[in-house]
Amino acid sequence: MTISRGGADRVRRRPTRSGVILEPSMIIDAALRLIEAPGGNALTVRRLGVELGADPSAIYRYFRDMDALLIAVADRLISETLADFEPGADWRESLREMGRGVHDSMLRHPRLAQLRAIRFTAGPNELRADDIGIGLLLRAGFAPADAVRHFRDFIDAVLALAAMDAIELGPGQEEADKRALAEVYASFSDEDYPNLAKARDHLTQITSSPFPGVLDKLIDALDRAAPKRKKRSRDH
Amino acid sequence: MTISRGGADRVRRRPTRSGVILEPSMIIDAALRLIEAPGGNALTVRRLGVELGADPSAIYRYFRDMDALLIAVADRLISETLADFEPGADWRESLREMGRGVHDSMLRHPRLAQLRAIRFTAGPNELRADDIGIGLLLRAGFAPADAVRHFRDFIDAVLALAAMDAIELGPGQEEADKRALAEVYASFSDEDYPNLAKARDHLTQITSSPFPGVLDKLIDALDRAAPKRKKRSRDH
DNA sequence: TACGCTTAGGTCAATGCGTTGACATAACTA
DNA sequence: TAGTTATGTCAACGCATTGACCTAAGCGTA
Repeated sequence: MTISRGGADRVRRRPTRSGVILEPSMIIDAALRLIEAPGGNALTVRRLGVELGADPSAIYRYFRDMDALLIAVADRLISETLADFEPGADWRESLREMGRGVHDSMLRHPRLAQLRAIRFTAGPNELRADDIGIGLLLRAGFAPADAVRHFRDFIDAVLALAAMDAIELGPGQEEADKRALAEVYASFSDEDYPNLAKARDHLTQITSSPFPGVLDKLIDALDRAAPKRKKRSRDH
Repeated sequence: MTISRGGADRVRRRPTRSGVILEPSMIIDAALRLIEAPGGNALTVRRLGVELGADPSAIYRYFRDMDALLIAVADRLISETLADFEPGADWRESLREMGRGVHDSMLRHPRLAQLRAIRFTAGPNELRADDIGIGLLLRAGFAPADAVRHFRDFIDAVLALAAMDAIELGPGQEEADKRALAEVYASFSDEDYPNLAKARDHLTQITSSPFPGVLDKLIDALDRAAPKRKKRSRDH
């Protein structure tokens, strides 16, 4: 069983019952169409079958499973993230902008967010992103090994936080959680939780996204770790 | 339909076909047993039914859905995380230890990791953890509002990273990904990716966990943001 | 052109999954 | 004792995935 080796070298072009000739790219298109359909999350293998005019199981001739299909869709989206990004003069600001771009892009496609956070797409777009990010840290003065390590830390933290922000809870679930939290925070005993008591009025902010704060902290830490810019002998 | 209001106020104790009298705590126990069963991830509603000697759908009289059941199980585990934790003299070290504890606990129960990262359990254990964490930052000299905000950032980042580390890929998936990555990193063109080229020898480290590095960065940033310890007038 | 072989790839049926609505009945209440 | 209702049970839905099958596309040969 050879799978997902692209469309070019496929030779047997057998039409489905409804006459369509399948192509990997058609399946990716259809999947993206369903993902972005109004109502959201309309992508299921069965609906994909209907959308394509083929038996649902035909999809498995092209992608090992739903995961593999989603990865193919995800690689299309990384380019979207990079499209409108140009590194600027200040590496800190550029890194921040990159982080925000990734975060936004992932919120735009929650279904793919977790996948993008943990899987390597092996596509050229992912490499491009790494090249840009590591380039920024090299420019900041980090040695290559440190630049790689720090960028890995940075981008993985951004991806993980973004994936969490992107997760969609069931209808009403989020409000229910917030209400439960507000109630608990309003009613705990000062003796049992003395530290929380001191901060009681500020606990509500706990429900807002941690992303901006974490982004600040990561860049702060990198700034602190960056080699200090001073004249070195080879700069004579 | 009233659900999951604990066991005490339940009045109709009707036995299942096999004679068992159900209790919420029994269901949680059984779920935890299945989660920790050899082979892992053995928890399904249907198996839970068998384990309990009841129809699978009976579980839905006690928990709204699988998610609600998992949250109940998760609250049990937070106490496990806190059990062997005692804040020490240095707030930075204590925070680091707390982060590591959460990370370890989540890796121990991957099935529950994502849930713990995004949902509020409304249980006393979660409150306790918040109280301890915010206490550490208050001790570091942060004003209450800042302590809350910074701890939220810290703990959410730790949870998000841990959730990512905990995700289990399909069999062979992880190796396949690493191999694909190693191949791509070994063979890209120096001209297309000049920055990656400068760091070529160091790219392999990209596959190790970002958790320790991110933990360092978060604590570094907090240390930097902490009010400097100097004599203040009220300390006379 | 014709014939037969191999096999990619479309289809079908079945598995186990979470979840739900209808139903049955035992357990409490008046 | 009759009525109410909590709670167990059953059958069904749509889901992803898979193994068996079937058939036509393409190939080699004459």
